[in-house]
Amino acid sequence: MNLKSIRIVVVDDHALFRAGLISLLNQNPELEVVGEAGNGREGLQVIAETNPEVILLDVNMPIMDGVTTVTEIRKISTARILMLTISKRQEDLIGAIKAGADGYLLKNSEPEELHKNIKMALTGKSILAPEVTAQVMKVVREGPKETANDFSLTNREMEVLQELAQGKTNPQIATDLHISENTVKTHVRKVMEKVGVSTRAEAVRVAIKAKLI
Amino acid sequence: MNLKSIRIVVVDDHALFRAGLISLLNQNPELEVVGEAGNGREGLQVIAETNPEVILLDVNMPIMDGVTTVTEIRKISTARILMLTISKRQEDLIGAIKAGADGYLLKNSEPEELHKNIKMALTGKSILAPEVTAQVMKVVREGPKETANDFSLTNREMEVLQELAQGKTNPQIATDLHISENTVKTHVRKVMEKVGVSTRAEAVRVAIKAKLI
DNA sequence: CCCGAAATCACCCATTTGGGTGATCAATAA
DNA sequence: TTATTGATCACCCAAATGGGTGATTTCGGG
Repeated sequence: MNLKSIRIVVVDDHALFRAGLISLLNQNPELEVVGEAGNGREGLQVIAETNPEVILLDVNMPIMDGVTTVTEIRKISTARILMLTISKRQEDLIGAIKAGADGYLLKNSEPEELHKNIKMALTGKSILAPEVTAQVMKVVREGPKETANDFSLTNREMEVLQELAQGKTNPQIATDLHISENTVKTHVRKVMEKVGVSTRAEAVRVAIKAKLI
Repeated sequence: MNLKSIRIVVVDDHALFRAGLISLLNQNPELEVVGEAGNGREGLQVIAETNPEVILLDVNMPIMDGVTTVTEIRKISTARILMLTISKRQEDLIGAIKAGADGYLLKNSEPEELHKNIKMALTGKSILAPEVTAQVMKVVREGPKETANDFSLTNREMEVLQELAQGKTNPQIATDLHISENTVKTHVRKVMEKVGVSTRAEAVRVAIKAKLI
């Protein structure tokens, strides 16, 4: 309970990794894990209760994924958010940065490296694992790089596309979204128009390939 | 250095996970981590040198993967081998068992669970994470069971499914395959029946998700 | 206060799809 | 030889789909 120790919350859906990580962090007297959670939703709760200075956040989690969680955390906390993940996917990386993460570390980091980075984060620095630095620079170099997943669909149209991608029929979608089949047809037509296809099967293909699902 | 402690070697390519796990294991006086490695090749070396009683082995590793490593370990050691992985893939699971692993645990296990299982392994029991038990039983029930992604589609039906997955319509497929639309419809119907769906959009989803494309 | 975007729903119509039945032909297995 | 299977095609029919037009409501910004 060192008054000067850094208060940390760990959010990761792998119980064993989380437990191991916490054990490791607590070995360092300068660090103090004050909360943990297995998904983003829980994490928000824990963060609201414990008000930590640093948050270690996994990207791939059930219920609420890491990137979404970052967005939500930013609404209630000014803590330093460090992503800690195995994912090197550009969308995860860029998504996390855009959402407001202060760092992106890989789970194969050395423990000393992690300790050092947590302390550095508190000084206001942003942290990037060496393995992903190149990707970030590339994005900076080549401009915004439209995420390909932008067909400027409205929220509702995205929802409809989600359903479409599951192979649902119009009547099913109508039931799921609590709207009439006529409305579904309207949405589906607009989606296909915007996405540039003329059959729902094509729409499914595009949606899945563009990872809009 | 308790003489009665269980000697363990940890082989996992994630340095942080490995360090965390070792930290966690060493908190238990009954356990003693005597060696670690970041891949199967190193692991064999370490195991030959330390002659542990239990080996915790990741499945997904560079240089030499977990399943191959199990096969090699079995040539030089009678230690209990517990796979410790995030993979629930049937091929990994069955492969490890066939290679001679004594257990298959998931990384989201609770720490106490892991401790308990390590001790149980030494008593000669085989360990299966509850999440994968059903898969093992299924294989036992249904025999060897090849390639999982097999809907026993005929060659022609596969070709039709390929087209389907591109979002093509029946007339388009007919043109592409130089057959009549009626024939296409017959094939499509059989494909959907075998795959277990009732719309072509669903078939697209299944085809892509099962990587049949 | 008015405008436009988003979301909702209706009606129409031609085409496509899903599903059932039946038939021919060639290659293969029993 | 006979039976089976794969591939081919035809006809029928009900349901779903795609495409067009038009209308209402709500909501936020100018």
